[in-house]
Amino acid sequence: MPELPEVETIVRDMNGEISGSRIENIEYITPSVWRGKIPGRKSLIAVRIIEFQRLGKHILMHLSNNHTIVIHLKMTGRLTLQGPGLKPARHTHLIIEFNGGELHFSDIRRFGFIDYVKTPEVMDARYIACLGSDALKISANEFIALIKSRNRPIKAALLDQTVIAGLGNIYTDEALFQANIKPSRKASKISQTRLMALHRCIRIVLRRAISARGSSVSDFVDGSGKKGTYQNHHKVYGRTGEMCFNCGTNIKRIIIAGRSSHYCPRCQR
DNA sequence: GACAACCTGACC
DNA sequence: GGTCAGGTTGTC
Repeated sequence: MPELPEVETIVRDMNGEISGSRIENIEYITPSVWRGKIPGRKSLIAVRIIEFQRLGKHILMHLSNNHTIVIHLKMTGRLTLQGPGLKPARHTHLIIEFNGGELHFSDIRRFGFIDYVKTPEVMDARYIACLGSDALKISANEFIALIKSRNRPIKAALLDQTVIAGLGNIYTDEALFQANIKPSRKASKISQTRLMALHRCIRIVLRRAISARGSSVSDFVDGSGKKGTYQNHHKVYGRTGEMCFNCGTNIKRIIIAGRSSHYCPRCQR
């Protein structure tokens, strides 16, 4: 489900709604969603949430006890706020209760994970330490240098979180369409000018998607359970066989790096 | 690189 | 029955 814009939407929602709240209770429904040691109930009761932060596609929930809860939603994870005492949805694995509300973590496929780490050690966690620069923060020069050195399809390089963090299958396809670059094109063989354009297109697509509160293709919902609207603006993702909005050619679907890749064979080279 | 693995559900 | 799905990791 979530790539950078969806995770950013959730983090902003949570910061607006529950930063500063005190934890009143925890319900550990599915212990296996915890990657490491499960925090004892006593260590979390009465602890305050300082703020939420996004790192790549990870959600960091910084707490007043010098610890941080890290959440990765993978494909079908959801983080939502609910009224108190309502029956949790199917596949809900963790509930954190506050005065007046509950934070629910659910995940149909259970690929997602939750981790509890000391705040000063967050950056040392293996899954965080390996992340490349954030897709919205990376400079054009750094972007070009990184991409130029990869001898693989541009799409594979963009999906690699150790190169750039935050892009996933939807937004790589959309950004490559905006930049007129074929996803299978070797990264090292793309000109500096076109990489500059791609860097700009990535920023534009991500910003627009954040403004639209993310893409809801099947599972994504924001912090209050509502769908985003950027799926209505997809130009190629999920449009196999439909007409390109620019030239009318049928959108093609190929597999790159094991992922469905959608592109216009006429507009993208 | 390609592929299987981790899971459940939707759709043909 | 088979295929596919916003992600990542580990294996040949």
